Amino acid sequence: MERINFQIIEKKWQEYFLTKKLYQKNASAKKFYCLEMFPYPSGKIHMGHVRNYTIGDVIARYKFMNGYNVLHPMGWDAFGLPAENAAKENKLHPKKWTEKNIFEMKRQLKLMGLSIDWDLEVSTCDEKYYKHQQEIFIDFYNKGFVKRKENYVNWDPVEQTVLANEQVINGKGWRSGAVVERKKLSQWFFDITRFSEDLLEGLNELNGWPEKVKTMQKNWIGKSVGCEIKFEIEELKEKINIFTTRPDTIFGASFLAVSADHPICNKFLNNEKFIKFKNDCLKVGTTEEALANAEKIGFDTELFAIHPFIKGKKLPVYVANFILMDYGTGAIFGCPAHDQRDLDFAKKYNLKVTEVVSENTSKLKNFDNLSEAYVGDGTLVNSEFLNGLEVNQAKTKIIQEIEKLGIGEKKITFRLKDWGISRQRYWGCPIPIIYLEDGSIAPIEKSELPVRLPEDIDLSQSGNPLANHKNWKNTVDKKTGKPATRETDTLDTFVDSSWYFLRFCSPNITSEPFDLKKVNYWMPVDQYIGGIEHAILHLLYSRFFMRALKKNNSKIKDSEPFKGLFTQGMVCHETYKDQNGKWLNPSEVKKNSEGKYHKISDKSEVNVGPSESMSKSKKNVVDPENMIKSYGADSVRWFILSDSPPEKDVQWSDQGVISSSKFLQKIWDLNNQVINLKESKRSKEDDIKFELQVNLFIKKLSKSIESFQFNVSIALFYEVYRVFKKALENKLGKKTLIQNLVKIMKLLIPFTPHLAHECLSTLGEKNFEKWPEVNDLLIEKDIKIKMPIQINGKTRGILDVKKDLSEGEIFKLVVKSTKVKKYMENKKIFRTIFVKNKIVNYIIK
RNA sequence: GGGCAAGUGGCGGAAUUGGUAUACGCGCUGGUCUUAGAAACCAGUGCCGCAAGGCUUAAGAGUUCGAGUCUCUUCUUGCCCA
Repeated sequence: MERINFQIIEKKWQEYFLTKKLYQKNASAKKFYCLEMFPYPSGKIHMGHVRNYTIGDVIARYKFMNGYNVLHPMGWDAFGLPAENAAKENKLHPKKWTEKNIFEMKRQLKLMGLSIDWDLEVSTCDEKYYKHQQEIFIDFYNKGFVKRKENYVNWDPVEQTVLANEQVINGKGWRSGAVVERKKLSQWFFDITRFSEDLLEGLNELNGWPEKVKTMQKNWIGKSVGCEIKFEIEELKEKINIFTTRPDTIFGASFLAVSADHPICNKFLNNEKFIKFKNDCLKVGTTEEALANAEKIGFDTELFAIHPFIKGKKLPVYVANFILMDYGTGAIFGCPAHDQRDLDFAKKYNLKVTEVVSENTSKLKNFDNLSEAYVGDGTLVNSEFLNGLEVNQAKTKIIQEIEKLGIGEKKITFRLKDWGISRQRYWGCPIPIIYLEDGSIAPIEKSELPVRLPEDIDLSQSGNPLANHKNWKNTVDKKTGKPATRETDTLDTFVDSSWYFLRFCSPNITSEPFDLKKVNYWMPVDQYIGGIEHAILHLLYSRFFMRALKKNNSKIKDSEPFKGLFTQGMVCHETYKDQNGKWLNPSEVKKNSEGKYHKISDKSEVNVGPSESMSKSKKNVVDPENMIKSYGADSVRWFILSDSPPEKDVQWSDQGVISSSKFLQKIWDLNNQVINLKESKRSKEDDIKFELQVNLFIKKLSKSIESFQFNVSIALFYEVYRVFKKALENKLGKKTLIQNLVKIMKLLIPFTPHLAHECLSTLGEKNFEKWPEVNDLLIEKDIKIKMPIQINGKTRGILDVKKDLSEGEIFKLVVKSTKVKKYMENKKIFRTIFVKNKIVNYIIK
């Protein structure tokens, strides 16, 4: 058998894919926007990319062959901190480093044979891109969607920079290892909270999204219905306005707690104890988790609040470290029996704990000996007019009372916070803002854009590189001609990825961020594909952007950017450690004949760990390019789709790729066998049966692609291969074989485009663009089916019968069947369940 | 602690959505070819049993003529939030 030379055919067809504008056909066709999350140019593609882009390519090619205009672009999420870190380590400018990586990764992606239109390539670090991002920023600024406010951030005192929450590991900076502090900085924010309700509502229409992701977003937005209550403070004129989601527990209140940033604290700014307390608060991180786990501490203001419903009851007012100013009103009432943080706090300061919601009213609890708060449902007790009500009834009732008394009102709050977009970094999009001498702030004139990053930059110092630059920030206000200072923060890279899908619709337009007509044609993205790790932030930010852009320009059609979303699983591999506990790369390890693993270099034993997501730190990575070199891109694509459903994690296995490449070789052999066949004549009936099987295959395959079951698609190809082998054995007519093999090869295009195109061209087929049609007539004409025969619900035999037989006709066959009839001898049938063409079940006694 | 998934051979996983459980692949066993290995090809492979047959979808109950699929309870694992 001739070995397939995949290197030659892959090169040949990759050139064809690049030169032929495959993916945009004609104006009248329906559109399909297929988008995979664009990569960060880290240097080399990894198996996660291979999986992501293979899935996307299957969809794009499938849709194209089904007559759609397909937009299938690729670009680079090219700003970000790794470039600065690399610059420090290698003395290579971030721009040079990024460009080098893009060049390299683009070369690697091309090896995969993807149907990407590279003319649409976009890179977020390109000033042709970020210029327009600055325009959008200014539009948002003018619309009031951009705010400047003071906010606590995770501050790394060694790196002198702000850290994102995910860069804080166990309260320490991920690079420096220094204990992270809370620091108040003046920062730029996008007013995403203005859209909270809308972002939540919008989820209901996203039928093409996984439920899981929608739930995560819903929880993240965190709508809660509660109420505000104004507490009078003894001997003070001012009132403290608290927010609570549990107004029903008001009779269990034993203290008030406010944030250290609450206005009432201004009284204590000269109090040394308070100053010390406030500093202690800063040592806790900003995440909810950090706040929940931190020891609850308080500062006693020695003020007392008057309980609005219990006459003569006074509640001490504390400043507490677990209350945040930017949630609710920055003040709460503490009901220790029914909130864990409040209980921890009450225990520490010996405050009274009264149960007001009971699971079992006949057996009340004594919280003196309990350390766990009860947060579940129940019946109100110790609560005067609320007694006997369930939690939800009590909430409604107490809110009515509060509103009647005029001391507060029902209030809806959201957990979602405004999106802080300032980063004290160099390698990002400059924020187009200037500070004037008189202290005012102004956006830069659009005609002055882009605000470019300076090329000469010193990244070795700590702190904000742009602020450290000797003269970059000095500028002149074009309006007044007076000196001004540039904003030296750059934008969060999530901003870059919040509109790139719009830029792809018209990547070369210079006058505007995007061509409205093109955007209204291509958007929304019909199928977006990427990792689940972006389920919340990236997707939520993009949804916000779309809404904000629409508010700015009502001619934009959509407010949801991604109609369909698919989140693929990770690529995993076993982990290996040598005798010294050092991680080993799979290429350093070999399995011996007894199934044990050893290190290739010195034959020492290797400890095999569990299979985990491929990561550089554990060295359990397999280089896609090596795999493509050894087995071919088609084999790698085939394997990555074959082994697991795409939404689940897949286990990388070298054996799996080998067997994939063996199967593709068999397809090539089959192709050659059919071509070299001498004409032979067979009965028409055999041909029809064969064609029927091929048609069923086409139908099933299309369905498996539509439902993202690519592992099933692959299984179907193995089955249809056998159908062809059988047909060859049975010496089916050459014409029939070729006609049907052409169909199979077309179906193979989305999966293994190189091999499929090569086979098609050897079969003399020139049309690579049309998905084969299913001959439903043939399927319907199919006369024979398998009918399971059950006795008392147990399958006792399967009869090959004609289609559409009646109950009576089936029964005649059953009595003749030796296998089944023995179960019915001397028995009486008192019921028959008959489902036409499906099953028959005889109930006998 | 809360929310959401999921649990099917030695392994990855199928199952027309309530109708033949274990498709397809890996692995394993035997055979053909070969000096040998590799490759290729053929056959077998859920469990018990010589067989007839019986049992089997985490465990237990329920609905149904019929349950991997629906309902309830329990256990386990994963993810997200805390």
